[in-house]
Parts: sequence; structure tokens; C-alpha cells
Amino acid sequence: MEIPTRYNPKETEKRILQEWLKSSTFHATKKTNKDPFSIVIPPPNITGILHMGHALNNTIQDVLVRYKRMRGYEALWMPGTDHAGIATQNVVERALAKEGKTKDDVGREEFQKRLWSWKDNYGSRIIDQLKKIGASCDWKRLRFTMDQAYSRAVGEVFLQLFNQDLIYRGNYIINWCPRCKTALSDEEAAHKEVDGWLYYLRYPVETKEGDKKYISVATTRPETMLGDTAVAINPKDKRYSWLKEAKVILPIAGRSLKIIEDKAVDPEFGTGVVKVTPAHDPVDFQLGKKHDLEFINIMNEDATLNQNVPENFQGLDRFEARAALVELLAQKKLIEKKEPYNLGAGHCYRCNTIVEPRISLQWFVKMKPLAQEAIKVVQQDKIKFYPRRWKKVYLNWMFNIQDWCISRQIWWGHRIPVWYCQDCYNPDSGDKKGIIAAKEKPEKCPDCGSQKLKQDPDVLDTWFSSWLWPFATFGWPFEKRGTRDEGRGTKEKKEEFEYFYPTNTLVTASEILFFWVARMIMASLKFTGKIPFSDVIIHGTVRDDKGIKMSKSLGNVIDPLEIIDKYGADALRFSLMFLAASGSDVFLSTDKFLMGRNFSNKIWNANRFIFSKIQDKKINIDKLEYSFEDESDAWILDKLNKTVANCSKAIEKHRIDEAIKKAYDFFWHSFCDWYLEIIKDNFNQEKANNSVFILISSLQLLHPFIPFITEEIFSLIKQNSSLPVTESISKSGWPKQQKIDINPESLVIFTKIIDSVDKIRDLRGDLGLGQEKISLEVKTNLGLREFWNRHKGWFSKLVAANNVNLVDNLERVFYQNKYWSINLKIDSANLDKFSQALDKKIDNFSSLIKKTEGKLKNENFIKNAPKNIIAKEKAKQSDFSKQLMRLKNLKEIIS
RNA sequence: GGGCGCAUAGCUCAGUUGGUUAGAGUGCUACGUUGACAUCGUAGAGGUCAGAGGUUCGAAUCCUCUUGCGCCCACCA
Repeated sequence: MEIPTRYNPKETEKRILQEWLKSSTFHATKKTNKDPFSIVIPPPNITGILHMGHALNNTIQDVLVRYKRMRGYEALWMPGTDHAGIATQNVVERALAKEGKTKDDVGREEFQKRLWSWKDNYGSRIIDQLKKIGASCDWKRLRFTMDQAYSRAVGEVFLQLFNQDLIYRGNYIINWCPRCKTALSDEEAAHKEVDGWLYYLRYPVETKEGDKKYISVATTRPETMLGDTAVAINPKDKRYSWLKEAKVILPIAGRSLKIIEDKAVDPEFGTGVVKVTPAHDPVDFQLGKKHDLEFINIMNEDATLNQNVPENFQGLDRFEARAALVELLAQKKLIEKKEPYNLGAGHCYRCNTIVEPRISLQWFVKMKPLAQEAIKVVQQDKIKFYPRRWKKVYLNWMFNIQDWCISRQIWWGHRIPVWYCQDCYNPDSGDKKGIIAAKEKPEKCPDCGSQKLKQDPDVLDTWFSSWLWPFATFGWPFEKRGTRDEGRGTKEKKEEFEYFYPTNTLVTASEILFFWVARMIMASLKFTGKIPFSDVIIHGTVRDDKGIKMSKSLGNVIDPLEIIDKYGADALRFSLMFLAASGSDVFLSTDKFLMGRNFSNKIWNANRFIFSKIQDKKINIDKLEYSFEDESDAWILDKLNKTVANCSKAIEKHRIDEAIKKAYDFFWHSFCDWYLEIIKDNFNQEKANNSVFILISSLQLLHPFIPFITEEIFSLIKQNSSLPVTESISKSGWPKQQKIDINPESLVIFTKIIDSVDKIRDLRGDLGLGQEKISLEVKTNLGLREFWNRHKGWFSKLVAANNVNLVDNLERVFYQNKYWSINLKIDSANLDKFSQALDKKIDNFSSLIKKTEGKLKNENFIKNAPKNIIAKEKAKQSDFSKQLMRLKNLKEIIS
């Protein structure tokens, strides 16, 4: 049978994926005899298509899940998607716009139909893509944040919070996106610096005495002056005490403004006088409440000016209005000056439009009461962050948490389960009279009996459903027996929930720490009484090779699907894991994926080599057994043991990069570079068994990182042997520590022969030998002659020697250790070059000796340093001296 | 304004409680292809561990300051 020299990931990955899906390899259920391990996926938006960030995030999760699965846990990775309210609505609106229609043209019902149909058509693209990267989710459990069952959880949570007065409705200033035409939470309005101007406007004043003058106020948003209802000064600011008794007129609008005093005014900033626009600025809003000012809303929902401004400004966009107003004011000489100014402005996280602070009637969640427990569990390390520094960031945010605006003026999402009585509800009353929160439409108002009820038109913030993700996906809430909602599987679901919950690890990006992670912790504690997960892994951002964040708008993205197509999903995963040091950003360029591709090919060829040998020699492998024919077998098994231990340890502490490097290094640089080279010309039944054993162990070790090729080769081994092994490598277990049947010193001696190869290769270079074959003389004690006879075959090959002779005396020594000395017999050599190399080495050792000597002569060192360190220094010293002596001798002999 | 973090080879990064001759991948240079793999092998060059000070017998590692980056939060209009 011919095996191609190059691995073809494309064909293989497709086939393996089909098999995994067909046989539900990753389905997990409650099993009493296994410990559970569970992860919930950060549900990607249905609008999403796979980008590198997803690839990174999900590969980390997959590594953890596959690892745990192999270690014998019942490992569940819960998959699903997020309905992504605003994002999805935007997409469908855009599609509609192509037909020349708006959502209002088609109406709410029709628009919702379109949303669902879009979801049905495109909403699972990203799921298919996740499958392609090898994500071993339990696909049978695929959840969606607007599933019926999930919606029940959302409703339940709303009602509970409402009934406990943790949700309220009121008129407050919120972030308004004029493009999406909805309210946003504070988190959804990302602060960014914007180049702008600080304008100094002159407002006419009439003093108590009747003098006419002007005061100057600074603003970055001149258009808001049309909503001014006061000017404010600091009570301690003597410069303006006269103002208190004066009359200030708002230019253009012509109304008079109240004069208020407040500590919030910084006398140092601007002129020390602040224009107050209570309806369009969060600070001014507070001032307005405090000083009982008039709130004049001057904007429509699309941020054009409304009927509350002079007619010639009505209908203008806020930025047009700004320009027009500035011009008009300038004409009237009411602009004192303007200065360039960078202001921080909120931007809609969905469309990047500058948000407008706007007063509107919205629903809010009181967060402080929810935060308390969530602070405690993190302080007590019941939930741990990796890297640790995020703990502080989390706590800092939690301590300063603000109420959460949860209503959105869009049509895609969970409808707010609230009806208002048209007869007795008064939004300004501040009480709950006439507000009915219920799962289904109530018959009549419990307060006044009216049947004129109207449901709130708004939907809930997407995150108001996402924050329930870790438990809602398990079917929470579990209805009591006999209730209408009790499904047939309720009992089973509840048991599963109790088995898998809390989940173990959450893997996410720092961007959604507040949006999602913090809120999940709060929700879980509040509604289930448990932490949602114990470990939070926060990985870095994917950047291009210049360090710029990858984003579609910048055009610097590398499409993971293209990488999969070109190099394979394993290559993608390998390189990402190799490069993604814990929590640090990942810098990518396409050539980074060559590393992964090359490694796959290396594995492929190692397997090809072993089995071609097995076939050549007509060997049958029918048991997985290991024998100690010579020291090399013990040596490689010892390396394997250490690698398995290190690799496991690294994964357990979430150092995936470290784990993969260990496994990689072992496979390539121990197994392939040494063991396979050593056994190459000495291949027999024992070596066949051993190399298959190591190969399988390596595949197991590597499987969490590169699942496809390891699965493929595992199945090839099955086909080419009579080994009784499991169906899928993912069920074959994790390599165990093997007992090594050899005395420890022979292992040390074996490492010396490997060291000898290295040193002789090094010498060959220094001697400029090129391809010239040399012969070697080895002087060793009688006891080790047998050892040398056992190994000199492969040894001479690896150092390109014709022969190795064991002799009693050496005329010169090129290499020396505790056990033997070696002389190189050379026909021709570049002695000048060698002499130079020797000089360099002699220098090197001399300076090393000086260094250790200095230490050892230092009384304080001898007095204070631990004994083992001193012993180490002494050993170094004597070793260095010997080496130096040898080199000097060699130099003499050569010259 | 507050908080957090980073600075080690040309590039991307490791370096776990202070004790190595400071490592890896990639790039570069030289040599090497008659049966695993050129998506390979062997070797080499390349670092005053950002700078200054301090603690210590000993600092890439701990402390202070400086410089240069990055991120998060925040109501100076």
C-alpha cells in the first residue's frame, strides 16, 4: 500500500468530521460513574461568520474539552447561538432596504417573519464553521437564545426581578443610537476620543442693576444650547456671585435661563460657567433633577431637532444643526472663540454612530444588590480568572456598577413581558400601579379592573438573555410537577443540570467581561444560587503582524476558513495554540500557519516511516506492549512520561501554549529526531512495538490540539495492525505514566551518548569536515564496552563515521565525559578554522571559570548560599576546568 | 482623572516561588536529497534581558524612579 509523502488535510478533515457527526462522538449525558466536566460556548451571533477570534476562542475550549474527555470525564461542551438583537435587525433591515422598504413599511409582524426566516437560512452558518475547525461540541444540544424553552427562562427572570423590585421603569437619560433608534446600555456605548472643538458661547445677561453684558460658556456640542434651561456656577466662585441675581437669556431661543450653583462645576474648566441641558447630558440631567430644572427634549429619535427648537432648525440633523447654529451665532457675534478639543464620546457598539444622551422612558435593572454576591465569590476565589489580573478589573467594575438599561426599541428579541393599563398607569408616578408583568397577556388590570391593556412594544437587551446562558441552556427553570409548563423531560433535565452545573471553565475575550461574564455571575448566583463556572480564561485579541487588531473594516483579517482550506484545521489550531500565550494577544500572518502544516506533515511521515518498516519486515502488531531491548527504549519512554506529566500539568493550569510546545517538542525532537533515527537500521519486532506505542501515546497527547490528523492516523494504525483499540482516539484515554524497567544510571549513560553525538557533530562543523566520513576511537572502561557495542551502529551513522573502535589509549581527546573519551581520526581538516573555534571555546570556558571562581571565593556566597547551590557551582567549576584543560591540550596537539 | 498591564535574539514570544553557559518558533547563513519527511536534516551567527538606582552572597526575575508603548474605567461642560 502506497502512502503519499504529503499529508492531505482537506480530504481527511472532511471525512473525519462526517464520522464524528454521524456517530455523535461528542454527545455527553449524565453518567453516574464518571466525573462531569462542562463548558458552555460563548454563543456566537447568528449574524456572525467565523473569524480568527472565534477560532482562537473555540480552539481553546476544544482543547480543554477533548483533554478532559480523554482523561475520563463526561465532558460536555454546550453549543449555541445568540439572537443578537440589534445586529440581526440591522442585517435584515439592510436586506429590506434593497427592496426599497423599511421595517415600518412592512410592519412588525411581517418584519419578524423576515427575521426568523433570515435566522433559519443563515443563522447556523457559524455553527457549520465551528464544526469545520473541529469543535467537539455536543451538537445534539444546540441552543438558541430565542428558543421557546430559553425564552421561558428570560421571562421567568424578568418576573422575578420585577416582583422583587429589582427592575423599574422610568424616565432617565440613556445612550441613544440615532441610527439604530434604540436605547443602549452604558456598556454598549463605547467611549472613544473624537476630534472636535470647544466653543465659547456668549449668553446675554442683564444684571440686577440693569447693565447688559455677556457671560461666556464652553461647550463641545453647541446644538444642545437650544435645550438649555439653566447656567451653573460653582458656589465658591466669587467671580460670578453677581450672576445669581442677574437674568440670563438664551440666544436664538430667547428664553431666560435659571442660574444655579453646584459643586459639580469646576471653576478651572472653561470659563467656570456651565450651560445646563438637562435633557441631553448625563451630568446636566443630574443637575436638572437636583435643582428642579425644566427638561426640554430637543431631538427626535433620529437625532434631528424637533419642534421644541426655533422653526428654522427643526428637522436638521444634530451635526447640520451644529454647523448652522455656529454660523448664526458667529454672525451675531455670540461666539467668543473656539479651541480644538478632544472629547470622549459614546459610540454605538453595533454601528459606531455617536450616541446621543437622551431622556426616555426605559426599563432598568438595579445592579448593586446583584453585585454583592458576585463580588464576594470572586474575592474568595470561588471563581478564578486566568490571567489573574482580570480579577482586579472585574472587581473594580463591580464596585462601581451602575443600573442596567435593558429595554430596546427594536423588534428582534424577547418582548418585554409587561402590559400597561391604559386607565390607571402613570409612567411619572414611580410606582407599579397599572403595570402588569406576566408570562401571558392578563385579562384585566389587577389595580382597576380595566381591560384596556397594552403590551410594552420594546424588547429586552440581548445580554438580558445571554446572562442566563450557563443555566438556561440546561433547561432552567425546571417547572414544578403538575404545572402546565412541565415537559416530559423535566426530571431528566433537572438531574442533568445538577450533574453538569456549575460548569467548569468559561473561555472568553476581555471585551465581553462586563457585558457577559460579570452578568452571568450575578444572574447565576441570583437565580440558581450557584456560581456559573469556577474558572474564567480570558484570552487575548487577534492582531495582524503589525499588531493592529484584525477587523473587517480595516481589511487586515486573515480568514480562518481560507487557512483551513489551504493548510487544514489542524494547522490553524496548532499555530493558534502555539502562539497564544496565556492571555496575551496573538499576532498573525499567513506564514505563521506553516508551522502547523509542517508539523502535521511530520506526524504523517513518522507514521508512514514506522508502518513502511513494519510492512517491510512483515511484522504483526497485535498488542500494545513495550519492551526494554536497550537503553534507547527506556530513554524515549522516560521522555514520554515526563512529557505526559508536563503536558497535563500545563493544561490543568490553562497554559495551553506550554502544553502544545511540550508535546510538539517531544514528538519532533525526541521521538523523530532521535528515537526513530536510532532504530532506523535496527528495526525489529520490539522496536516496532515500541515505536507504535510511542506513536499512539503521542497521538493521544496531541489529539486535543490537532484532532483530525491524530484521529486519522489512529485509524490508519487500526487498519494496519491487529491492535484492539477504540473506535475514536477521543475515547482511547490519555497516556499513562509507564514503569521504566532499567536502572537509573544506564539512563544517564544513554543521555551521554546522545550528548556525544551532538558534540561530535559540533566538532565536525568546527573542523570543516563537510561530508567527509571519519573514524572514531572510544576509550571507556570495560563495563561500558558492551554498551558501546550495542549502540555504535546508529552512533556512527548519526555522526557520519565509518567506524567506531574501542581502544585502550587515545592519542588525543576531542570529547570527554565521566564515562568515556573520544578521538576523531581525520584525514583532512580545516585546522585554521578549527583552531579559531577552539580559541573561542577556550575563551568561553575561561570566562565561565572566572565567574564561578569569583563566586566560590566570595565568603558571603559560601556563608549564605544554600549548600546545593554551592555544590552545583563547585561541580561546574571542576567540569569547566576539565573542559578547558582538554581544549588546551587539543589545541597544542593540533598546532 | 483613576486603574491595570507590557518592554528579553531581525520578528512573535517562553523563562513558574531570585541560583541555566538566558530558550523556542520563525527569519537569516553554511552544508547536506541513493527508501519517513526539503512541508526535511545538521550546524552556525544573532541578546550589555528598555534605562538608572536599590535590596541580596547572587537579579531577566523583587523594590523605587525614568522613558516608551498598550488596554480598561470615568459626568471637566
